[in-house]
Amino acid sequence: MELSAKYNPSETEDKWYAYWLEHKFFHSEPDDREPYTVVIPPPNVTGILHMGHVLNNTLNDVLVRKARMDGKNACWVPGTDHASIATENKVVAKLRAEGIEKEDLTREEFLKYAWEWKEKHGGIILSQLRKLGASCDWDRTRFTMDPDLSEAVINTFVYFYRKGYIYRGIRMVNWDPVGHTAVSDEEVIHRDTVSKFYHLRYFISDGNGNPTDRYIIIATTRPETIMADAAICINPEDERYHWLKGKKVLIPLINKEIPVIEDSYVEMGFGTGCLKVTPAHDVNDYEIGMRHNLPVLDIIDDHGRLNEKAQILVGEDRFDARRKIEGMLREAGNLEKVEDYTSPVGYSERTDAVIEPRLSMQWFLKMDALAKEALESVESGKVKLIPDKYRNTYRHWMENVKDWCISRQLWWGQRIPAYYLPDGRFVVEPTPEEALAAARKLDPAITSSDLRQDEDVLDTWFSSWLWPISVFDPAKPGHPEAAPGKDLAYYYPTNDLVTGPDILFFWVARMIMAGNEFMKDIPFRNVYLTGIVRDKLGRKMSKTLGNSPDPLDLIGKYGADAVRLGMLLCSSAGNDILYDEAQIEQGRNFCNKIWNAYRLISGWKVDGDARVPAASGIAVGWFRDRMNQVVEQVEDHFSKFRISDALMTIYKFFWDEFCSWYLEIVKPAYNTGIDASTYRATREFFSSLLKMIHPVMPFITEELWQSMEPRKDGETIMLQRYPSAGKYDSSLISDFEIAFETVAGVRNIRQQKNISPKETLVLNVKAGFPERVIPVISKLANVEVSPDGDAGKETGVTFLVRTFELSVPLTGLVNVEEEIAKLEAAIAYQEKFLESVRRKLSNEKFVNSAPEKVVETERKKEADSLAKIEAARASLKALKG
RNA sequence: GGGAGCUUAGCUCAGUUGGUUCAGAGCGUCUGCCUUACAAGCAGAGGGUCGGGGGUUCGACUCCCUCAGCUCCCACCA
Repeated sequence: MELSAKYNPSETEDKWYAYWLEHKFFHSEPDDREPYTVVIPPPNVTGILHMGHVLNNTLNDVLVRKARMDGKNACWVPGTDHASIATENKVVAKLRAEGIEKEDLTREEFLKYAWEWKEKHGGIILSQLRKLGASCDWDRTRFTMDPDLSEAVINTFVYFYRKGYIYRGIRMVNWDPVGHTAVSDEEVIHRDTVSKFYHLRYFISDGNGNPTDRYIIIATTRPETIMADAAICINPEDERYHWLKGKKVLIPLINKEIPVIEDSYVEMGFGTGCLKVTPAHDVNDYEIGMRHNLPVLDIIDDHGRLNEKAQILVGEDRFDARRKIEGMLREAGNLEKVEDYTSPVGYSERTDAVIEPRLSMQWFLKMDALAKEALESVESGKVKLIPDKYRNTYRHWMENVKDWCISRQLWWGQRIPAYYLPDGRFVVEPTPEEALAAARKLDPAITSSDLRQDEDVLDTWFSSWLWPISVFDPAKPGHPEAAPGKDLAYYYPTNDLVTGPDILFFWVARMIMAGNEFMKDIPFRNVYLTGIVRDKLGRKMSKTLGNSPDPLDLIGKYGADAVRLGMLLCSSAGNDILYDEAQIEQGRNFCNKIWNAYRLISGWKVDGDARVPAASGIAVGWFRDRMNQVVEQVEDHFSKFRISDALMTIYKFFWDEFCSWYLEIVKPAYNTGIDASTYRATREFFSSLLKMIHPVMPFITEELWQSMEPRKDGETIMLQRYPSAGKYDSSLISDFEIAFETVAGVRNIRQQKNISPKETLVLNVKAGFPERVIPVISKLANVEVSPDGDAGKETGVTFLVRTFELSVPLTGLVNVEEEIAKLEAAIAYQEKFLESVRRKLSNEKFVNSAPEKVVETERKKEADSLAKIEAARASLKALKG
């Protein structure tokens, strides 16, 4: 079979993915094996794959494939999230481009468009995940707005309502004027923003609504809201303003009279010490207003425009209004000065619009009890966060959590199951029928047409927090008392969750709450928090910067395995990933390395008569031992979620030890056959290595595993058992390290003296040198080893491996002066080292207080050092003749 | 404003209860090689006062204090 010199991923990837699907290798059903369960963090249904997804899903896939090869019943449930605000925005924008305004549509018409959009774009990201090799159980694909999952959401709402955790009320909420909806506190991003600080003159009223000559100065960043001012507030302790007490002032431009009130909230040192109180448009002002019974005047509408209550600038956007009112105030003589000012401003996470604090009627879920329990789940270690530094963050949030605003003024999502009677009373029931029955208990005359369902939908996270439960049994949420379905009973709790720290509170914490509430159990045992993928300059990936590569382009260019390896190489948990295409090149190069190792092995012809060369015989033993040791290390890394360490361990083992050492030792001479025993062992090693690599690089390993020998249809490396660690002989491994250092020493001499590798040299070793590795050294370094030989030593180049002194006789090529200088330097170094070791050993406190083992190693250091000095002196003596 | 974390080789990062010759890895760099699997490769080599200062200890990259720089999270100072 002729193989190209380079691996071509495009020829294999689709083929094997189709094969895996065809044989349903990803599909899981409950059985008597131990389950290993993962639910995907559902990407937005309309989203497309970005590098963050690649990282996250690669990690997930590695864990799932590893568990599957460990013999567990691995189940990875995929799906998508309806992402109400993001999706609705996209649909609105698309309709607008077609000349259709959302306002002109009925709810039903709009939802029809939205579903059409979802059907058209909904599958894209999931098909992209297939290209990456994700071994999801596609038969279990779920969408958070599947009918039964939506039912689960409604049942959950009803459950918490009946429990008394859900309430409705007018509260100051974060209003997104672009999305036209309230958003939760968690969806508000605070960013320092440059704005202006306007110092305004409010004239004192004469009591009849006319201005006097006196005025006070109020500093504000939001002059467009002055029309909604309800009072001016000073600190009662502030002597500068005692004269103001009981006075009234006039709002500029509209001359409305408002009182001066006192509240200790006002900081005397900030601004001018005078605060304008605008209860409708500022959270703090609202609270002050409540304390002082101030009227609330809302002058900004859903779109962020001034309404008629503002009297002036009606219909203007709040930012236009701000600009215009500045001129008006100046003209009217009310503007003292304007300063540049930087302050934190809240932005909508989804639309990036500046959040408008706004009073509105919303639904809330009480969080204190849920949060307390969810905190306990993490504090007790039942749920482990990796890395665990996030425990602090988690605790802080859970201890300061506020009630969750769960209603959204959108149409795309689960509609709140509250039904209003004409008199304003309402009932909360899972279905319209039950609502009607309940309503009739309040008023027997009610008919179904009298009932009006709440217009709002629920926050998307109110559905995704049920995800680990609802994907297995949608009937369970809202019914903690019900027996879990078969799948739920088997797969829950899930094992690991891989996600970004940005949704630790949005999603992770709330899943823990839902799990505790409905399952009386945590939803997952380990949460692996990835970093954010940035470019190599440390900048976030963004469309505008153009630094965000399309993962599918990369897969096309380098292959999915290369992309996967490249992403994992630099991904320790919790650290941001600085993405560099060079890492993916490294992945591609590794693919080629594996490919070419296979090319070598597959080209070997077995010679049935050939004896096992001494070097091969010992090398097979060594490699088997090393494999056991490496598997042990890899398992340790996996158990600690040190995925990139596990990967690097395997990478080096394959490249350095298998290819550079082992294969070079057992490789038969040109045009000769290999003995059967070594051949068999080598193929076995290669097969084991493929299995070790498979979770990270599924495609190439399947391709080669299948090529190694004829396989039956339905066989796959995916379901082979991961190599397990056996016993190993550390002394053999150690002897090989000595051998390799010796080989490197000889090669170094060749390089320095410009001696061809083809020229056989003599290597003198002394008694005590591990004899069993001498054949290996002979072959790799092309030397004739002379045990205990002194021949030609006086003209040799010496070097040291551990405590063994070695020399290569090189008549005529040795610079005696140089060798002497080298040896003298080595002696000087060792003497200094010896001195420091002896200083330690002669220190009574050290000998007394350090553990025996540490003292022991110091003694060994002393002995080793002495031996080295002795050896070097002997050489020196020989050289000097 | 509050909290958390980071600073180790040119770059990205390990360093797991303070103690093995422990100062590491990958990539990059330099040198020599198209050697019969692989130049996307092979062989060899160089490279760091572990951010600065102080302290605890027989012993500090590791623990404590302090200074400097960076990052993230939370937060209503108009």
